[in-house]
Amino acid sequence: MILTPLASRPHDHSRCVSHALAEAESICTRQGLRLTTLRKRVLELVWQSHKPLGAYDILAVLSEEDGRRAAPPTVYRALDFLLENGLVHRIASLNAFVGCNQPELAHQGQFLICRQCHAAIELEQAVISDAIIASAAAVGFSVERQTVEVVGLCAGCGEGA
Amino acid sequence: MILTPLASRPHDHSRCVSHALAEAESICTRQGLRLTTLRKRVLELVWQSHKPLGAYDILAVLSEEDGRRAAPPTVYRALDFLLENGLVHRIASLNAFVGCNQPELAHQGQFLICRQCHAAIELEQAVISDAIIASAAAVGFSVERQTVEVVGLCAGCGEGA
DNA sequence: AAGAACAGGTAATATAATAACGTCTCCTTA
DNA sequence: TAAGGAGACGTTATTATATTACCTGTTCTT
Repeated sequence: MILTPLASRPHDHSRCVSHALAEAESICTRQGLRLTTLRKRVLELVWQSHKPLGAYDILAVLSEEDGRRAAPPTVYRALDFLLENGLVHRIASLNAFVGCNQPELAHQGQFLICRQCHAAIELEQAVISDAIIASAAAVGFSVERQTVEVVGLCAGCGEGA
Repeated sequence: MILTPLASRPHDHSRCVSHALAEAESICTRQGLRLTTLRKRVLELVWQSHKPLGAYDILAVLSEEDGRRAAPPTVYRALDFLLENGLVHRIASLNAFVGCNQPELAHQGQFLICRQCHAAIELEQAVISDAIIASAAAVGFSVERQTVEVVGLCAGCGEGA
């Protein structure tokens, strides 16, 4: 069975967003974290598509809607908070940020990034992280943080080819 | 059997460098590529340790030894050439560059990066890339380029802990 | 109500990478 | 061997990404 990931097929995306925001609220409440208006807004913007979004893109939106221009630290601080608490991931190879699908689970980021539609599909495959941990252990290396970023063509974009 | 990788233990590093340079010469000659003085020097600098080196670090060295200050495009063009021809890798999560151990083989970069000594140990584990390709295929995604960057403690640095 | 901790505004700066254009060298090929 | 073209690199300016430092205001605690 092939299960096309949500990110790479049409869907009611407003559901994604509201679900993500609700979950974030719940997590923050449970852990005594402050999901402020700004942080929530940044999270919402990051979630507005499944495409990774740059910090300066977020900045531009905030600036426009606020009238006054927001400054970089405003956005980076909000992103830092969201990153620390597992609500978003940073895609190093794109200098961009994307919402986390499963903020409950502590996990590493594994991403399939479509070079055509730019969607980032998050995976959570133990077979990958286990292979990494085992290969590292074989040379005496202890793993703390994994970054797996794969570029290619998603199911939707690959069809034409 | 645990085989500590070269990068994480003491060794005659000048051998690494001269071997890498000789191999680069050979590859370029064979493929009709021009390994110019500048490109060779940049490759040498990247190889001067097993730690990833930033473009601006390279720039600083070139500037100092030339007297005149080199400009960014000089370094980035050399790095682009070396990247295209598989002689160095770029570590996205560090914005830095490191010499490639096996420039012969077309391959993806898999790196173990020690957060203490900053060495980057290159892996070439089919079990990892196969797991990635299989997981991607399961959701209809075709892989073109993989980035695996793992942060942790290398054998040498982990001993104390 | 006082003090501490946290959130965020603001200006300046640091770091990484690219664009655009000119010049020189080397390699063809007639 | 001279003309032409491609490639390599210098140079200036600019863009993109991220952080530092300092200050103000809010919220939490007691």
